Amino acid sequence: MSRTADRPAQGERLSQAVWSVLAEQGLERLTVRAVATAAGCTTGLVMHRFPNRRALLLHARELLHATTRARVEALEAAARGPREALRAVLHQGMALDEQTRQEAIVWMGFLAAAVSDDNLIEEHRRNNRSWRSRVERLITAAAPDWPPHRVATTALALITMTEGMAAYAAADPAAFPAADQEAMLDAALAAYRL
Amino acid sequence: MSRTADRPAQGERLSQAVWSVLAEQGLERLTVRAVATAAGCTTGLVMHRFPNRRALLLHARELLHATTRARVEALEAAARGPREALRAVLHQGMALDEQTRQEAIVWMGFLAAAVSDDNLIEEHRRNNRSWRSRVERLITAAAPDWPPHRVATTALALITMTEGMAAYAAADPAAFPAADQEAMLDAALAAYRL
DNA sequence: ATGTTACCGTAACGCTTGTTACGAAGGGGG
DNA sequence: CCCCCTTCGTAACAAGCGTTACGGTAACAT
Repeated sequence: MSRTADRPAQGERLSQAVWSVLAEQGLERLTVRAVATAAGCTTGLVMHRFPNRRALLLHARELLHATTRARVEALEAAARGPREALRAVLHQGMALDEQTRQEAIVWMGFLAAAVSDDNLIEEHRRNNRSWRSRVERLITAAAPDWPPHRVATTALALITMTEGMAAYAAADPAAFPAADQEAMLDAALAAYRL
Repeated sequence: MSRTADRPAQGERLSQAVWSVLAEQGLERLTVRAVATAAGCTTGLVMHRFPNRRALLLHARELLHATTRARVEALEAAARGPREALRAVLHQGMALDEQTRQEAIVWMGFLAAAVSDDNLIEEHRRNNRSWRSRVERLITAAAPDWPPHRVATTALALITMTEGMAAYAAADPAAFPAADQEAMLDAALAAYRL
């Protein structure tokens, strides 16, 4: 075939590079050259793998979703009960360490980029809706006797809270230590009786 | 003096233009020329008023904070009690109509831009901390007998929830109608006993 | 061994960017 | 009435951008 001939791995490495640049340098410096440098190659490879810059971003966005999804499903499978699963899944959505903090920054970067990119905003909405229904399903499992509107409202409250928490902590980690974030989550779960 | 000689009004108009471009075209298209076009002038005026692009963004960011602050204080003054004030202040932080939706988009745009701009991130943190202490003060007024850690935890939960809600609704307004957002806020206040 | 084909680095293209220099316009002080 | 000084549009600059074209090179089939 070719010199390396590992198509999916290369694509993943490039998306990882997108992720890295977005986390460390922000959306404004997310250029094809910066991605190539972060991936240890040249723009030739990047443009060979993807038709244009936007396709590269879209693929990186999809990879981020796939990664998050895999982690969430592993947490859900490892949990010993529906409430523990719910807590674990919400827990990983906050910015508790450097890893999740960078993820939150990248997530916001993609969201900001989506304002002027129809494909990105579509992907964003799809992911958000699937995330929402996942949490609703987990809440239903944890509180089977709740009416649907209570499930929906509570799910929305928990989702937005953890997402907002991630945004706040990503931008100012010193002001929002992990312990405070966890205390907030536990207080919320208790308040909603979950 | 000069042709128009209305310095502060011009500066505000330019910041309004920054706001407009950021809301309609996103961070990636937020160029000096786009701002000048939106303000109905040329890049000459922009660069005459501000030493460089980043100073322009920073000023626009400060203006956004001042505007929000004024609105929040008006709501707080008009409220008939501490709980009503708390609800009104949290309420305006969500993306309920086109106006607040655009504000949320702009807010996220500035946040994404702050990743690679020390002045912006500093301004962001300052605003967030002041916002946080404001909500803590309102909660203390609404529930004077609460211990400080409960006030802090609850304030954090409410702040992050409304902020996250604004982000979600800004990116997908059809999926998050205003009524759902308000129901979520009221459910949260009830759950936290506020 | 050789031809073919896919891979990918090199280098350039045209365009847009932030920024700078300069000149015209026009109101205030003498 | 003239001068000066601030204001701001015009035009240019170098740098950086996304994208394209091309050539060398490595791996496979024959």
